[in-house]
Amino acid sequence: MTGAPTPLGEALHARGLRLTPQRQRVLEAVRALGHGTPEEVLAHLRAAGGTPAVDASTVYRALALLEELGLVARTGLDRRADSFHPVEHGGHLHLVCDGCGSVAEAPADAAGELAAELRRRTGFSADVAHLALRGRCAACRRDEPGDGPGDGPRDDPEHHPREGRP
Amino acid sequence: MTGAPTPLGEALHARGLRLTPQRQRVLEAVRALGHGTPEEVLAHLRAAGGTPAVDASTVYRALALLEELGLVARTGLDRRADSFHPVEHGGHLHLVCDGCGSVAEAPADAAGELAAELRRRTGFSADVAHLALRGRCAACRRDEPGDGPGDGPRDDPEHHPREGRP
DNA sequence: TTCAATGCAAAGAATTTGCATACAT
DNA sequence: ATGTATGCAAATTCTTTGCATTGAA
Repeated sequence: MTGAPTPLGEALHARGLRLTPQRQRVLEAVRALGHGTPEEVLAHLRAAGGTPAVDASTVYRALALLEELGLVARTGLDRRADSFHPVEHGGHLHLVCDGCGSVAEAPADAAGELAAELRRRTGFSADVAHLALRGRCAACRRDEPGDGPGDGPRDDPEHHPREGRP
Repeated sequence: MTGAPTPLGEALHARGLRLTPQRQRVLEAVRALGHGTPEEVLAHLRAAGGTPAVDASTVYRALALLEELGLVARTGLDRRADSFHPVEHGGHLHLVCDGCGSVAEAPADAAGELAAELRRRTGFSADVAHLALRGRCAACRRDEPGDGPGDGPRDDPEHHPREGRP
């Protein structure tokens, strides 16, 4: 027993860093949420009320570190702040609806094709494993058949109480 | 002559809003930059030194309005803040390199296929006309053949002084 | 024991808002 | 004239940082 059973423990140990309960809790929170901004992670931890309590600054520091360690990925899921999600949870697209704020998922294969073509043609290697696409979900499209001013994004957050948190 | 020759003038007039020099300048700035965050737009206007001077709050308000009018689009080009760009400039992908911060462009046709498939399979209508993809450009990939800790994003902003502004 | 990590509090950066005034219509 | 838009400054919100203390190895 050398003492680094978990991926997090290993990654930290390999860098001479330390496995703290706070870092474990932050990672767990990201996994529990599926995806979330630093604030959402913090809120989740506070709501859970576990021990030890985790300070906001620690959440930010931990998320940055976890990203560096390759355990969580960062995407522009939220217009405001960055969202983090577990890498195990990768390999799919996030479909963010600008109408109701819902976040759906889709298999990544279609995007994989796009990525392959881009790399072939431009040499750019796109990170499609954690890609967020913005648009309108089916329900919102039905509600707004294309009337009104232009057909740009409307301002109406709170439509379909579906999956994901706005 | 009724008095609404430009797209901006028309859009404003149609809503009973007013065509001000500030709004014109903000739109011009976005067009001149190709794409930019509110701060970049503000900086551009200040550097240009034209008249009238535009206040930061006015830039924010104008950008939000221009987006609503469908004259500019918003994307997650910058990790920090939202980037705005002219809609006429749409129809292509933004390839944002996490290594050096460069922003290249690619034709949108490949993504159009992805969007079509998504809409077919999930009903989600993705806005691929103004899509930003994150990844590593060819130059950065060459520099970092995959050594080091995992192969997650490194922290080294300032590599290849290429196109775009980090 | 030793040095990294945390918490706390303060600093910073970015965006929003209230209100009197200026100006497009 | 009328009511919208602006500028200014204060208020908010989000994120980062310095430093003494705690705690993992």
